[in-house]
Amino acid sequence: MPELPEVQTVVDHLRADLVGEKIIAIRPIWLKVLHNFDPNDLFKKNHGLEIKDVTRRAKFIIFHLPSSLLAIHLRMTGKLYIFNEEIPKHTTAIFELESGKKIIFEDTRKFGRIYLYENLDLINKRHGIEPLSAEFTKTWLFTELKKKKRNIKALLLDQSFIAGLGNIYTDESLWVSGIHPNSISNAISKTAVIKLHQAIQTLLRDAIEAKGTTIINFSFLNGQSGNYADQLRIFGRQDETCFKCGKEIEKIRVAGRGTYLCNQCQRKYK
DNA sequence: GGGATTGTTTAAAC
DNA sequence: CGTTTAAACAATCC
Repeated sequence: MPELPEVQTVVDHLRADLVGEKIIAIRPIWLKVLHNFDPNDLFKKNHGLEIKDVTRRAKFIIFHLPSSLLAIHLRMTGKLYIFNEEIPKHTTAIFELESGKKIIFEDTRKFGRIYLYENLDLINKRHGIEPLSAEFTKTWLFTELKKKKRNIKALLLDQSFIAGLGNIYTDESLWVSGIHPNSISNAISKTAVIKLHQAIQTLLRDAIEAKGTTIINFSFLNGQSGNYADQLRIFGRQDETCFKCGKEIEKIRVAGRGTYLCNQCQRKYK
């Protein structure tokens, strides 16, 4: 499940190899992967589209082209990497480069999509603050949580509120800050919100440093993968014991997602 | 074969 | 009526 740190890891690796390269064709293997454009139109008048930069916004990988951009969302099982041998089984699209390199979009569940946009306006409109940006301050978080009466886990997962957190880093940050996932956002104490803010930033930075979490479905660059899974403190540890208090970790359902928590360390603010 | 998984979209409920 | 929640959807694996 690629979340912000995993997407950032893919972006960092691709940028080094792809900036300055020209895309000469995009071949969809599974047709629905191209969400809103036809590569025939795109390449009709352009023989090659230079990749000016590769960046991240929310959980999108953005290829900046001369007058447009490609936004790639990995969803659950997508992988994007440079490959020049045989084509893997679950490949949904292939980008061919002028140099002969190929970028493979491999996606077993086929939820991943490629979008073509003129600019980032539409993505920006639908997505909230970047948790690693300067704008994401503890004051901002406290103010915004006060404005809403929503389930805290659902709110942290809501991409239009804060962009980039998924199930793993949400559970981790709530455990670190001692907040029960079923807490109501505006009832959480200021001290706890400050801890939450700190936890989100620290966890994301550490996970990027570790090149992401290798769990369930994520890998990048032809099989290489990150090792943040070693540092997970609550996610996936059902029936094991809490690192803080030793109590058994529970798995419940919150906001429609499997949720791991320590009932003793995480206080429910209502 | 049922459940789990993602974010967007749509519908329903508060 | 605006805000929040729930359900449906895409597809596959075990």
